[in-house]
Formats: sequence, C-alpha cells, structure tokens
Amino acid sequence: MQITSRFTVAVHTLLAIHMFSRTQKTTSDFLAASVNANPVVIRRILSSLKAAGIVDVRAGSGGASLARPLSDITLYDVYRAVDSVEGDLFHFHERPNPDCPVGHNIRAVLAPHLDAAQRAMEEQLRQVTLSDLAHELDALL
Amino acid sequence: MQITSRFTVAVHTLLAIHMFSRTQKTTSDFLAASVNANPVVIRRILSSLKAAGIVDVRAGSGGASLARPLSDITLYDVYRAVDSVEGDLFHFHERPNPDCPVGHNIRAVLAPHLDAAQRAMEEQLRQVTLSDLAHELDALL
DNA sequence: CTTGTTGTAATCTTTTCGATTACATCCATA
DNA sequence: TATGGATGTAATCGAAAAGATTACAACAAG
Repeated sequence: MQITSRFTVAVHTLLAIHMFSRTQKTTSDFLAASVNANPVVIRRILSSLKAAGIVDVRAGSGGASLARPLSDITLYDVYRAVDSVEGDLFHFHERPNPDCPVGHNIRAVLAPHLDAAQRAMEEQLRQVTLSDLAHELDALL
Repeated sequence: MQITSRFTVAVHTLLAIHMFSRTQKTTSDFLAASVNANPVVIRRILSSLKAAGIVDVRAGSGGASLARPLSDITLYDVYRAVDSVEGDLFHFHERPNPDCPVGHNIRAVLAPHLDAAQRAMEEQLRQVTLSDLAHELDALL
C-alpha cells in the first residue's frame, strides 16, 4: 500500500499558494485546477494545513495564504498535518496466537525495528523545507 | 495508509519455521494457527518467500524449511519478497495540470526527496537480520 | 442584500486486502 | 500403486479506505 496522495497534493498546493497568492486569489477552485482534483478535496487539505498553523484560510472571503515562511515549513510538517500515515507505517497482523511463543512475542521483537525504519524515513522528510523545493522549482523555470 | 501486514506475517512465519521445523511439520495449517490467519494466506506468502529463495516448500510432502541461514536474511529481503510496497512508497497525485508551472514540475522537484525518504526507511530494514530477531526472541523466553 | 467562498456532511465508486471456498496437483508411505 | 494429507492457485466475497462529487449552511466583502 502507498502513502496517501493527500501529502503530495498538500505540498503542491502550498507551492502554488506561494507562487500565485500575490497576483491571484488562490481559492480552492483555482488550486484544484492546478492539482487537477476536486475543490472539496483541496478544502479538506487546506483545513488540515490551517489546523497545523501552516496556512491561513477564511470562510467567505476566499483565498488561502501562507501562515509562515516557506523556510519554516518542512516536508515532515506537511506530512503530519494531513495525516499521511495514521500512527504506524507498518501494519501488524492483529491477534497472533498468544499460546505460541512466536505469536506471543513477535510484536515486542519486531515493532522497535519497524519504528526505527519509520523514524528514518520521517527524519529525511524533516531535512527538506518548502523553501528548498521552491528554489528547485525556480531553477526548472 | 499502512504497509500490508503480509510483511509482519512473513517475518512471523519465518521465525516460527526456524523455531519449530525441527520438531514438527510446519505446514501452512500449523503456521496459520500461530499467525491466526487463513492457511491460504500463509501459502501465498510462502510462495513469495520461495520465489525469493528464502524458504523451501514442496507441494505434497508438506512443511516449509529455511533455504538459508537466518543470518543471511534481512528484514529488507522479506519486505521485498512479499511486495510490501509496490514500487514507490509515496503515492503521487496523477495528472497535475501541465499548463501550470507548479503542476508541470511538482513531480520532478518532489520525487527525489520522497525517494530519499523511502530509501532511508529501507536501509534501516537492511540492518536487521532474522538472526537478530531470533536472539531477541530467545531473550524473552 | 447579493455574490462568491469556505466548511462539512453524506454518497458513491474504485481499489486493495485478507478470508474463504474449491479443486487440481503432488508426494511420502502404507 | 493407491491413498490421505499437503501445496498451488484461481475465483469470490466482504470490509476498509480514498478520492470524487453533490448539497447546502455559514460567512465575508462590496
């Protein structure tokens, strides 16, 4: 299984807000056209980003804006804001047989290693800011 | 979304084969009872592990055995064998608007960072052998 | 007050996974 | 060499999750 595209959509959305919000009203409809998704999906993601203090959005007036500099937003912040992974990345089989020595202890033995793997992945996401991405995007234009 | 439990089931299965195959016939039924899953699910996983050269299974006679020492099997080997992640860990939104500078370049900008994160996770899995897990399991018994 | 937005609930469809059924194939052994 | 216990695998089923979409109340600015 893969990590939800809410994450890449959220990053896309934030870069679009950064690039366009000074010259256009970056509404959910406008952003949805860039992402090529339904405006309601964008609104839900903006709602999560707002709750995380990453963007400002106001009902009625229209248009989202960044709540803090791109250099203060890491990929990990976005990843967490939109709940890309709910809790654990690896899904354990439920209810292994507790009467079997393996079944009884598999979780205790395996979980720490899987957590370490997940943390390593998340640590990489912490190393990248949206400012980095914006610069890389500029270089391509 | 989470990574399929096929992975943890496969690890569980291998440890159970290691622990029991000398004294019992480790059939799919026996293993299914330890994992608490359907025998067909176990057979499919054993089939993948067999294709990866990790176990030996023979139709008819019954019972799986390890094809190589636990110290030569890493969590990454198992993870790959059962296709825990098909290709990319992160799912990109398909078809961003190519007429938008962000939509046109988002993948090129973001993908390398996501790949790095995935590789970091997988690298951690490479650091752990089933032999390590077997020792940790022993310590708990 | 009117118009354009956001916020959010409710549905629907698609996809994926594991569970299960069914049965052909295989093989050790009696 | 027949047989009973296993494996291999296709086909279904039901549940869970995600994104798309519809609908509409709430809101803000002109």
